[in-house]
Amino acid sequence: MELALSLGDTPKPFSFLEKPQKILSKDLGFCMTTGKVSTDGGEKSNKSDDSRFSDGPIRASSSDPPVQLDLLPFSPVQRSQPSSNKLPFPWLKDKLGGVTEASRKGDDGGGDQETAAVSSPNSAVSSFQVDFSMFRSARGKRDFEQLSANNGEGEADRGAGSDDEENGMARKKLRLTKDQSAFLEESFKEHNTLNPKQKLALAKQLNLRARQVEVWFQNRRARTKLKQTEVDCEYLKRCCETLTEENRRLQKELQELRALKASQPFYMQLPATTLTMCPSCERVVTTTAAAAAAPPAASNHFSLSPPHAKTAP
DNA sequence: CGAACCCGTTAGATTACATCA
DNA sequence: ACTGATGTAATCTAACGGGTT
Repeated sequence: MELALSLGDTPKPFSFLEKPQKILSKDLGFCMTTGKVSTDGGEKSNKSDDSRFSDGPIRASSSDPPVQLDLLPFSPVQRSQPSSNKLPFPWLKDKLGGVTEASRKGDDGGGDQETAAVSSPNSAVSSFQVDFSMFRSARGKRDFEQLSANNGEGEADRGAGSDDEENGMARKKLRLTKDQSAFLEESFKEHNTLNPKQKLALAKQLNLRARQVEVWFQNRRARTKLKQTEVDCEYLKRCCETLTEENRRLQKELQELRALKASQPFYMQLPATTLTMCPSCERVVTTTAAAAAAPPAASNHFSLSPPHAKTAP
């Protein structure tokens, strides 16, 4: 597909944003450069897709490094430990109790402690142990009553493998605990898709249903994609502004040259000059007409002859 | 055909802020 | 002026259904 940039005009929407690409990289950081997006419609998971922006009409210069964005939040594990100590395969660990306790101490500061205690019980495994400190505020009490009401069936819902659905009740939304989310994040960092085995192991370890894990990963991928789209859009906007500015500058330069030609009619009677530009190295070489008459050495060279020079496609 | 995934949507939970007693 | 309770809009995100691969 092509990158639609309209200089000096209202930029058209970028079609690749309408059909976003799979965003994947091994370490799940985000990498972006501008350029042609692969038209390869295949959206197979875990496909390394770094080439999708390469070699397009707009090439980032060497001084213009790819925009990299790491949107993955630091997990409590990472915050408290060097990166080398991060969990390699979370689902292979026995339990995360120790990690969660440590993270809770380091985290959860601030005025929302009661709320946090409600939404983040003591461990991912014993999901709904209730922190009674919430009774310190009336609102906390209200929250607790609501939680208790939810918990009646919530415990059953949350339990791994207990699939008894809501008995016709409206669906309930169960917030994952911070620990569960952190654990899932860690897993997502390792693989942003799960095979059935991993899904089941993760679900079992977090005391969730496999479907919940599956949905979490789907939603997580969607969030990643959305963020990346925003970053792409922002970067292309800047690109467009830069090119518009350059276009303006070149137009001005052209006007000046035309004015010069008009004021000095003999100026252009020098031997015709050919500008030759190599698309690969983007080097412009000025040659006289005689030299230009000889065919260029490389077949992919093209010529720009003033005053009708056009910009390269 | 079934499984896995994506996408758009819904709705519950949470947060931020304003208002009032 | 300050504080806590309450209401409301905005935001986040778990969950769902349908379509696609």
